[in-house]
Amino acid sequence: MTDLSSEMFKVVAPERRGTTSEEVVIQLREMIHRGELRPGDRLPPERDLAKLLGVSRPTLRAGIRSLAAVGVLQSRQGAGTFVVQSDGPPTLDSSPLRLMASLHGFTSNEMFEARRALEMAVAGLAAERATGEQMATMAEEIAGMYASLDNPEQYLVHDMRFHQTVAAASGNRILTALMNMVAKVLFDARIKTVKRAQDLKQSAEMHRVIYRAIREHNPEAARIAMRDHLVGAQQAWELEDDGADPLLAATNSGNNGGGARPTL
Amino acid sequence: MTDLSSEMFKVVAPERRGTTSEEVVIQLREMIHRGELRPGDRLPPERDLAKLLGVSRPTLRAGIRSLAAVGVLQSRQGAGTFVVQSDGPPTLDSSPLRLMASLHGFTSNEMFEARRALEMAVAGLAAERATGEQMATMAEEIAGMYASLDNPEQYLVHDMRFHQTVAAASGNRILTALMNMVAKVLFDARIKTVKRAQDLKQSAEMHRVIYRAIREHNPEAARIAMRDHLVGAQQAWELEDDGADPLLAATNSGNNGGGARPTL
DNA sequence: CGCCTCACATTGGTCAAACCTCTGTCGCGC
DNA sequence: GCGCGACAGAGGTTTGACCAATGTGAGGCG
Repeated sequence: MTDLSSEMFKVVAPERRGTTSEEVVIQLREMIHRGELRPGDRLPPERDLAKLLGVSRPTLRAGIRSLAAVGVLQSRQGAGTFVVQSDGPPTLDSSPLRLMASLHGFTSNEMFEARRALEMAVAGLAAERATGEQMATMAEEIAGMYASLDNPEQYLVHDMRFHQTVAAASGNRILTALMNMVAKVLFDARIKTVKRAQDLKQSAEMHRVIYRAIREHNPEAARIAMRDHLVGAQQAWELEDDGADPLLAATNSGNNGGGARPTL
Repeated sequence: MTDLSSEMFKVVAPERRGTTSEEVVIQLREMIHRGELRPGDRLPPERDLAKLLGVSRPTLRAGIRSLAAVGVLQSRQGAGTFVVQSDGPPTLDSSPLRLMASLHGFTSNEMFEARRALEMAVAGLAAERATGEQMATMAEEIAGMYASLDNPEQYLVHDMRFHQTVAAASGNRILTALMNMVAKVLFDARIKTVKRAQDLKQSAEMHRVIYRAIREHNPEAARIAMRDHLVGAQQAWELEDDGADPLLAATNSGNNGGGARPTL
């Protein structure tokens, strides 16, 4: 029934002739692939670019918006449209993952398992490649954890930064981006329950174990330590949580007119 | 700066929370998170929905387009706008990854390493959880590989499907989606050079090793076998390639004006 | 009676023109 | 020299209209 070709090419691929705005997206993508647009660059004004590409401004805007939605472009009213310039490592937007989680009913266990796989991989690589400076940063974040054992929210910040440092030390920006993508979903869910967190001291200890394994350039030990840490983190999170699955109740803003808070 | 009077008068008016179209995106996301929109559902007509949300149609379209860009919605002219209904496992669009690769100059080695990490993880999980049916599918794909040793392009299809089956057998849809995301970038790059492929027989043998490890429920052996296979695949790919980095020259035109085989 | 075909209503896609708000800069005045 | 305000330029939004693809149902033909 499923013949060979249908499965593979069934990407988001348009039909014989994509829409005009799809064409715009392709044009802009090509410009990026060809290197004509580099991070930080500013695109021509919409009115000019529309004329340049031979489309109307709304159509061009539709294309720009598509690329902005995936985090490649960023428009600032009154300033212009820019190719995203990330100071740190490149990032992938986590909202698609969050939406997929809602649409297909991902469990938090599934999400944790994915994170575990990614973090174990980066931990192993980090043990092989971490520079002295990166290890110093890890140590500082661990110190920050110990210093904020009585402040769960601040602890969580150090926690997250430690993991990001480990990821950076892996030297693989793709794995780093994927890990951050998954971790951010869990982070956003946990920041609401972390006030009830217990055993932060134990968590900090486990980070030290990870750190030591990386410092000793022992990939396998780093993987094991990271696994144990994340298993513990998942258990802690499940204790904090009251049963409802926060993955399904991400960012809630009051419906129209309400005074919603952008961030906590 | 903090002018209180304006604070009082902002009712439903656009707040500093972002642009109006972003508000639309948030509203639609909320509807998905709350479960009001399920995969396959059809959204109300744009004109109605625009009135419902209290925005103009172009603004609504901008929001819809943002969600369509991340693969959550899909619009079909004359039919309507639908929440994406994926038959198989959920998928994440790989174009953001491709764009990131171009923007930040990802090397193919980095991409292969990421794939290796993901595939090793899913192979290990698959060895623990694969069902009989899934293992049967794997065996069939391997048979397909042997049957197409003289047809590199067809071989590649079986190759990819084997890996997808392994991913499905891992039981983790998030890891599966991430793996496909990375694999697709490499796949699109390789399909151009695969005509020169050598040692397909050896590649098929390595797939059999992976299969046997999974069949014997030996996670560690599956991980090792997958690693060896992908290391070999990377070496083969580097031999096929003439030096230029195809990651930077990814094309997305599905048309087969050149030498692409529609039936493949 | 059943199937096929064509026309029409519905829906998304595109375009045009206009106005608003925000940003950055340049020049005037102190 | 410094600061503030006016101005031009940028993206954001709206209205209104028309085009193109789709889906469906009514009518005719076999």
